[in-house]
Amino acid sequence: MNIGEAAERSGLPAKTIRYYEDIALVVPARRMNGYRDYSDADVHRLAFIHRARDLGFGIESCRKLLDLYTDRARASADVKRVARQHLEDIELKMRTLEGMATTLRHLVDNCRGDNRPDCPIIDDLANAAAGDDRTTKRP
Amino acid sequence: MNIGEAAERSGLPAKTIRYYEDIALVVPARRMNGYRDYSDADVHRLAFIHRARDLGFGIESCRKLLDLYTDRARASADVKRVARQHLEDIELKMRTLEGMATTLRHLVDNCRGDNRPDCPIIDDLANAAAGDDRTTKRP
DNA sequence: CCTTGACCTTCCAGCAACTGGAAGAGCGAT
DNA sequence: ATCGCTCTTCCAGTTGCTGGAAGGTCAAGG
Repeated sequence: MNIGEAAERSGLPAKTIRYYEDIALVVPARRMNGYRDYSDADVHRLAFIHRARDLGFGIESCRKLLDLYTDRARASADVKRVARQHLEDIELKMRTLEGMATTLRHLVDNCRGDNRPDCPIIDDLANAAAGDDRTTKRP
Repeated sequence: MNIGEAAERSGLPAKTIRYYEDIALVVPARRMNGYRDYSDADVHRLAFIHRARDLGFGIESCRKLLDLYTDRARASADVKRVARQHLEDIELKMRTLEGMATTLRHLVDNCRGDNRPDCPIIDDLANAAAGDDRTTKRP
């Protein structure tokens, strides 16, 4: 099938599917006229990647998972390792964001938000120059 | 002062400080020899940005905040709007990550992680092709 | 006076994962 | 033959830096 139908069936934009070919994730056959020709198996792989991306896996993890998916002799331990590592990454990101959100909520709650200039948010940012030690760290 | 000292005092890498000049965030004076010459005020602005970045503000928000910081006639409402919008963005990201984490935790907990091939994680990804409706959405 | 080494300069490339757009074929229907 | 849609390739841009190459500057030591 053409890329348009593969896009519809996998739920991915055609642009993205072409990109996945560029990086050798899913490489379809070609017709005589140069058009890409996707098999059902290709679409399956695309949908697999789509789901993995929705779960936040990076492209290289998707590649790894796709390899494991294809490998009938895989060990589930290998899959689990990839997933657990990713879960840890996500949890770290969440903690980072949580720290930012806590600080921001505090600052926003204490800002009057009227037409006067004094503002605890600006003060916080400005006083960082003084070498204050605050909470949030970047990812 | 030279960029090295500005880097030390602001806590930002020299590379980053040069980049901030490229995008016209903090533009220092120049000496006769072509070296950048940072004033205390420049360093203050750099530290301000450093803190804002740590709180997750994007570069354009930093620019806006810096403008407001400089503007003695600012309305704290303007600052608050920027901060609240950013807070909402962060909260949205957190909800997205939370959804991913919940699914992943469930899958990881149910995977034996031994040397056999059957694995609920792979199954989940593979069955996405069947048009299952699952929870997590991408950011 | 010359060299060494630490600094400074510019520019170019690359990361992740696409996304948009331009220019040009192919294809089915009218 | 022409319309309109899909397909092709390639190039550029997004975000916020980071690394590296090639070369200039400067203070100190021999």
